[in-house]
Formats: sequence, structure tokens, C-alpha cells
Amino acid sequence: MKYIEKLRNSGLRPTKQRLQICEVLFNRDKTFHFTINELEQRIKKHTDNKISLATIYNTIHAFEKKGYLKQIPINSNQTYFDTNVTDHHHFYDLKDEKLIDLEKSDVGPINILRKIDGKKIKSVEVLVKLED
Amino acid sequence: MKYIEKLRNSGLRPTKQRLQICEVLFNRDKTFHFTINELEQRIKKHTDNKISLATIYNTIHAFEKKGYLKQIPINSNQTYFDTNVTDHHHFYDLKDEKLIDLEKSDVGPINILRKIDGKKIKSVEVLVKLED
DNA sequence: CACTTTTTTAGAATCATTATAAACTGCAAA
DNA sequence: TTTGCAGTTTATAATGATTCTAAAAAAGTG
Repeated sequence: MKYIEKLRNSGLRPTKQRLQICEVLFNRDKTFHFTINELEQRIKKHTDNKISLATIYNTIHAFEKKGYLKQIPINSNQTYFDTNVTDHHHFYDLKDEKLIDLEKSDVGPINILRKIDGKKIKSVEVLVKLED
Repeated sequence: MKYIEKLRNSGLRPTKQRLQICEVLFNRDKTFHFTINELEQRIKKHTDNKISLATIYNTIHAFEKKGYLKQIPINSNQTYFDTNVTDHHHFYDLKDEKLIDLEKSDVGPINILRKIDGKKIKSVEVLVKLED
């Protein structure tokens, strides 16, 4: 199993549940944008045994803390996550409520000219809302 | 009362509650970033009579629909609103959980090079997260 | 004033997320 | 391999923001 090492290296025990969630999250070509609810549905389809909702939350938070996932800032009642943890941005299709990755090169350089004393910039995220 | 016309012009009856909320929201020098919870506290201090929480939600949504307020996309369990409805961006101080306006001129032009068929860009929002 | 429509309200309902505490599991040391 | 224990999983309860409901109150109109 290719995810065992990954988990072990980051101090997470490679449990059956975590490995199955890894399969759903990372064993794919494109990056994956999801809410916990959507992920739960996919896990249900993909695996035979049930994984508790609490475990899904636990795992996603653990993965996020380890840097395997990113939260996407967006106004929604549900939290969106992204398997693409590189520095990039998003389109958000307001009608379909779907996210699309926007590579840094698609946006061009962003120069934050203002500085705040005693603070440093951790990230710069761009959300481009789309309508028909 | 200076807000009566504003409300009437947008088809909202200028009720006592709405006028009081207008005072708290708009009668200030700087732009105001808030959650419903914070707003409720301020209303409690500012006004003698109690305004129901449901009314606060109703009013904020009505004002947002009329374009007097904007939601700010951010990862938080609570929704943030902004009285600054001009096209601008935000710093978000992760430690203090506070927002700071970033004028467009502080960010410079943003050029979205990629296009999505059949969709047009409604807004471009930049969130700059700050750490110590 | 009489009547209609909008608004307010308290409280219930909903829904995402987090907490709890007991059972289970991976894993390292004996 | 067995034992012991920290780390995990789990069902369920709890929380907290937000929305819904339906009845009362207020605003607008003639």
C-alpha cells in the first residue's frame, strides 16, 4: 500500500480507515475539491465497510494539519477542502456551486503593497466568482 | 432620520428595528467587519429595546440583497459581513481573528488569464492571511 | 378608521461540526 | 507472542450558527 509510508512518516498510524480515505482522496488524476458530506458519499460507494462520520472529520483534520489538504475560504455553510496543496487559486461557479483550480500562472503575480506592523503574510488566496 | 429614505428607496419599510441596525452598521467613520454575533452585542449596547435575533438575521440578509453589505469569504464557523461594498480585498489576522480592509490600490491589478466557457467573472476577491 | 401586506418575534427545527467516553487496534517492548 | 498502552474509531450526545414557523405587531394605503 502506497499510503502506509506517507502516513507513518507524518506520525499518523496507517489504520484501515485512513488508508481507505487516502484512496478516495489521493488516488486520482485531478485535484479533488470536496465537502465532508460529499466525501462521506464517495467513501460509502468506494468501500464496503462503513467509516464513522466522526472518523472522517478526525481524519480530514489530521490530514489538513499535516499539510495533505487545504481548506478553501468560501462562503458556504459547509467547509470545502482541496487535495491540491500547492499555492494556487480558485474559480467558484455560483450556479453549480463547484470549484475549479486556477493555477498561479493563470492569475499572474500579486503584489501586496501594504504592510501590517508585526505581521507577516502567510498566504494569498484569490477567489473568482463566476456567473452565467 | 437619514436612513429612512435609503430604506424606502430600496423597497424596505423603515421600521424601528431596521433604523437602529442602520445606526449601528453605517453611522461610523471606518468600515465595519462583523459577525451576526458581534452585531447582536453592539445592538444590545447601543439600543434600549431588544431586537430579536431572527430580526437581525432577516435584516442583514435584506441589506445584503440590496447591496448595502457584502459577505466576506473566509473559513470560519461564523459568517463575516462588511459594510464596505466597494471592490476591495482583505487581510485576515489569524491570531486575532480580525479583518482589515485592503484597498484595490494596495493590491494592484489582478489579471485572470484563464477563461471558463459560458461563464463570466462576477467578482475577484483576495484574502491575505497574516501570522506573527 | 379599515384593510392588506410586511415585519417582528419567540421558540422550534435544522444542519454542520465537535465533544465524549467506551471499545478497539497498531505497535513496540518484554 | 504476548502484554500494555497510546493512538484511533465509534455511536451518540452536545453545541452553535442559522433558518423556519406561525402568530402578533406595525406600516402603508385608501
